[in-house]
Amino acid sequence: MGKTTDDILAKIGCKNTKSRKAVVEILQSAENPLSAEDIFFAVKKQGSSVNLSTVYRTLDLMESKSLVNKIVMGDGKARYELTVDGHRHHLVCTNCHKSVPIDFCPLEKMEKDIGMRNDFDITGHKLEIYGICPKCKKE
Amino acid sequence: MGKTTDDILAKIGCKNTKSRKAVVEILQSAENPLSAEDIFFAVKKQGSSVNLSTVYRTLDLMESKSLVNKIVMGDGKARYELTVDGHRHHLVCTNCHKSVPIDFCPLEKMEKDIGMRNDFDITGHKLEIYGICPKCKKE
DNA sequence: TATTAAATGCAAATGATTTGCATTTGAAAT
DNA sequence: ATTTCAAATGCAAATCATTTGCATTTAATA
Repeated sequence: MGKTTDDILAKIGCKNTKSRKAVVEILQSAENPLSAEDIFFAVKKQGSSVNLSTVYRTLDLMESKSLVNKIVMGDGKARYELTVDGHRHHLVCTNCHKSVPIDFCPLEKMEKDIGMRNDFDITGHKLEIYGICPKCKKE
Repeated sequence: MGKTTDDILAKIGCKNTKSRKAVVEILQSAENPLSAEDIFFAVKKQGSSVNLSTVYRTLDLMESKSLVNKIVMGDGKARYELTVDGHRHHLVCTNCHKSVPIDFCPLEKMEKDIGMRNDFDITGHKLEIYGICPKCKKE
């Protein structure tokens, strides 16, 4: 059984508002990381509405609590996804921008090692792999 | 013997201008990936000057020819470095923003595998590892 | 040296994200 | 249930990196 929207918001220690619920719901049903604007329109499509600023504020808050993962893409827009086990990586299609999650982290083992070798305290990493997805290959 | 500025520009197939030379020179002597603004000021410090737009145009051009590697960081500014062997990764200090290059690619072996498993044609990847550098640890 | 497409500088435009502030709202206390 | 008030929201304006249009300059070739 997955986490409910309320479970997720409860962790934040903040007001459980209509806007925030809407944002979380969209993120939960998303198959890909979404931009703030994606979320804004998805909420609208559901019949309700959130201000774009509120979407940003909610995402920032959630990121600061490690509830969402912010992915900064080359196109100048950030995408967000609910955090699963700390982090997750994606295979991103450079043609259609769809992305599929990779179910493991290729760095897990190396990270500690690389940190030690350079005397860094490692706090995290970002990884994205780019390519052409099956669908776009056909076209 | 390293490549000269002219060697690098020759590959582009474009005019060899004062501005472009200046940008390449700065990139060559840089120890870290630099932002467009960093480059702009570094050129100024040398006594010459380039317009910021020109810096961006030069970087875009070079990126399109795979002569520089554009790194999109979480702080909203892109950094650029001369390409070495296709790509290179960094350990980035989240406190002072200094970065040290990692002398190998942790993904080399896995990439092909991941691509096959997902039926993607892999074209590249971006990886950055974050942490606190030795110097900042002390403070 | 003359010619001309390519490159530059400048100022204005863009687009994602952030912010200030007046208003509204959720939740704790009554 | 009502009061209370910090927290959250909406809105419009501000920011900031990057891009673009256009008039002017320049490198490369004849």
